[in-house]
Amino acid sequence: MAQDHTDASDLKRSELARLTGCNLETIRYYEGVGLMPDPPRSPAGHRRYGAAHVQRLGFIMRARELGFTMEEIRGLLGMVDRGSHTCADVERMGRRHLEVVRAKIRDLEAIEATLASTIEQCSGTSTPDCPLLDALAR
Amino acid sequence: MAQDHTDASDLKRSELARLTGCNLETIRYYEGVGLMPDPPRSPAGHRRYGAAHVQRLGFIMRARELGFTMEEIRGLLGMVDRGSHTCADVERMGRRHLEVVRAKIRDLEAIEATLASTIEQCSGTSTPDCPLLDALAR
DNA sequence: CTTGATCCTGTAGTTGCTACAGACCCTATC
DNA sequence: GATAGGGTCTGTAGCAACTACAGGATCAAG
Repeated sequence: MAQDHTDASDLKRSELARLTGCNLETIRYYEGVGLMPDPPRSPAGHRRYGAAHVQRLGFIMRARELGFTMEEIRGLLGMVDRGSHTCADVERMGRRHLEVVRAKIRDLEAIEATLASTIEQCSGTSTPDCPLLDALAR
Repeated sequence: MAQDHTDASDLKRSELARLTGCNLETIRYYEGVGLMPDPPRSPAGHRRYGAAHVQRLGFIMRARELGFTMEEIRGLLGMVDRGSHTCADVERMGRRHLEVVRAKIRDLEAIEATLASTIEQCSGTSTPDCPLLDALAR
């Protein structure tokens, strides 16, 4: 039975992109920075991807969606690739990243509070006097 | 009475930087992108800043602290410079930006929830099996 | 007058992509 | 077999918002 394109073998770059939802150029970029391996090539030099690439790209994309930096993802993938990881290792990285996320939320919430309470005092009229501008000009 | 450096007149770039807490190079950068005006120069070509520059740089820095983009700040400063702003205009920009901030908070909170609940399931032991890794590899 | 600090300019690096130009290649149709 | 249109290849430039450096000029103190 001949394989078709639903089982993710022998994909072109555009097909990998469509299958994963990743931008076409981003795939090449991940290759360049070493997150994705150099794929095998067709005789003419065109990239050919298989199921392992789909899986790895999915991993990267989900990690990015969770806000992990490329450096962190490089670390995670490196551990997995070397088979040297433990749950404790991964958890440690996860917790460190979680703290970064929480710090960002705190920063944004402080901004939100300041902004909201300042805007609250705006008259919304055509006067040039503006509490928000005053706060910025202080 | 001779003026001294506490009243923010005739400042060198490094003094403006120290006074405002802004990075030295960033001042030049703001000048280059047109947020700060080209300051007068000493005979030898060294920048000389006055109170107006301190005020304007402070404005920019506070706006950046509130997460306004350079484009938004350019807009705010442009309105103020032209004297063409109204409180309603500024409020509209503020509310638009507030929505962006709130959207970022929502995104980060979604990430935080996923991350926290996944990490919660980690054993923290030296097994290679890891719920976080499983979630990423799916 | 010399020394060291500061200033000047232009440019390159950062993160994480995205988009283009110009050359090549693949497939279908006539 | 020629050709038209797509897709693919490479290298490179651009985005935001800085930050940092190199190599030279200038200033301020001793």
